[in-house]
Amino acid sequence: MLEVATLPSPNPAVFSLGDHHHVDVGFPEGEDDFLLDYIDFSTCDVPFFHVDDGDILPDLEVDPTELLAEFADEPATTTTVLRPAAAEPASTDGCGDHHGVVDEAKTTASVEMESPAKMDMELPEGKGETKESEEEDVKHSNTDNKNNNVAADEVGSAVTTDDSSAAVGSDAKSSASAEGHSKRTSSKPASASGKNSHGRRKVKVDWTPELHRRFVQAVEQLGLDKAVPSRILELMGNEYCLTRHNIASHLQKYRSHRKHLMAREAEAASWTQKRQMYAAAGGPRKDAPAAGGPWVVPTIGFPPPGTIPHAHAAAAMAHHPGHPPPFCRPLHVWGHPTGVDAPPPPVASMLPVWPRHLAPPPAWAHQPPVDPAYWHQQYNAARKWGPQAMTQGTPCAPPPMPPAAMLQRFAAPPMAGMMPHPMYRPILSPPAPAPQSNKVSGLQLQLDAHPSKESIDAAIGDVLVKPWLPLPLGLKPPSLDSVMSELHKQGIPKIPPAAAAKASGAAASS
DNA sequence: CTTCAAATAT
DNA sequence: TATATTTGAA
Repeated sequence: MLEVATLPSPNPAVFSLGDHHHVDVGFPEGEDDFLLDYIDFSTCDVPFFHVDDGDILPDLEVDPTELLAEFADEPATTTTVLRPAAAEPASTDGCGDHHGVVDEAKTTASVEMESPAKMDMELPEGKGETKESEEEDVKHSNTDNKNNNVAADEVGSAVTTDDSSAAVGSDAKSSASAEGHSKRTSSKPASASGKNSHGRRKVKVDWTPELHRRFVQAVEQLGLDKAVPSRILELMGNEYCLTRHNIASHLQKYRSHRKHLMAREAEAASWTQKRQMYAAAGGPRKDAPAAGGPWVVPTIGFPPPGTIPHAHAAAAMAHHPGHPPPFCRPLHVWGHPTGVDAPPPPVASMLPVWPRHLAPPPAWAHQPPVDPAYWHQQYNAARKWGPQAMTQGTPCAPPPMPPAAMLQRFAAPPMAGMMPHPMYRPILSPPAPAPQSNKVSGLQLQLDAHPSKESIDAAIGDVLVKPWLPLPLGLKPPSLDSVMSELHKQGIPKIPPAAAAKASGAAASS
């Protein structure tokens, strides 16, 4: 019910009534297609997206939901929102243009306003040019999908006085948390905390998927190592009125998420590999899973084999026969919408598609790994901070299906030569007996693309430091012996028992 | 200017 | 509660 609002079926009534309150009529499921057809999105202008960079496909790229949201949330009185402001990119600014509009459109939270003083601030009338350093309030007319969810309460919640009680409440909080930290202890009084010189906290930047995509694009372009806020900002251009701080903040989170992601993936990959070796080494014997089939490595946070990406897409397709899944991206850039009524993560656009406009695709694009883990990785990466997240151009197109051979999932017995994603492909150093040291145990992580320090650290750290992590279900990993014998078959000398014992002991105790 | 982490908002 | 974003300091 609730998700209907965020999903494809905007009620036409929204338009006719000019009602900015979300209308959840709960159309019968079958109506979605009709509604989609009913509305001609192509006539909508793309707000605040510049077509200047030919690499963007405005017509396909913008989620209709957002456009609809613009309409839906827009008070009837405001008519300027959809002004093709984006059509005026040259003005290096235009940021201010959106101000009032956004404030109105932003119904849920992102905007605290209503204070007359604030409104004054938000409209830098005289400011022809906005310097980045001015840290001007940032707004995007992105009324994100989430806003559609807000029903009756949106009016009330939209109004948040500047001197919210939050400041007061944070008093105790901060004092408590500040204890032990030297940083904040001497900082401003709670009453003033969180407010700029003018006494108001800056409006949050809404990192919409599109915005995030641009961000990621810039980061990729620069390379993970060289991606610093200022450079990113340069690449992204001034169109979004972001400040360096905004970028820095987002970058911080980006790195953080990425780190976690890499660790997780590495973890999964390592277990995939172990499973493969396990299976190759003769498979289960006594402690084998009762249900026939190979031992499926339980990976934390991953959907069960066969249920990932395409399952969702397939379901969506089944639901809308003949039509692609109506909405093909998450409500939030991170793929984890916080709204309770958020629809299940859409999939199509999240699948790895190298943007057409990005000239030579990365090397890995040409040699896709064969291992299903690759798709796991791609999927999860794309869902969050992955490089290819939010590729444009195929918002609602069916996901590109990998070659049939690649679709074999974990259920399929691993092929002898099957290796995980090259990013994590283990390199078994030939001469050195495998687990010699408890540090690396002969297993290296080969990284491709833009291996960041964090990535490597995270990957290595998680794989090697927490080998016990993914061991739910009471399943045992392959015994060292079986692994070793398998390695031996592959031409890698067995390690002396002493070394093996040492290694295993070290692994167990570390 | 960048990065980190607390504070704050949602 | 968890997550996202801002803010301020190092």
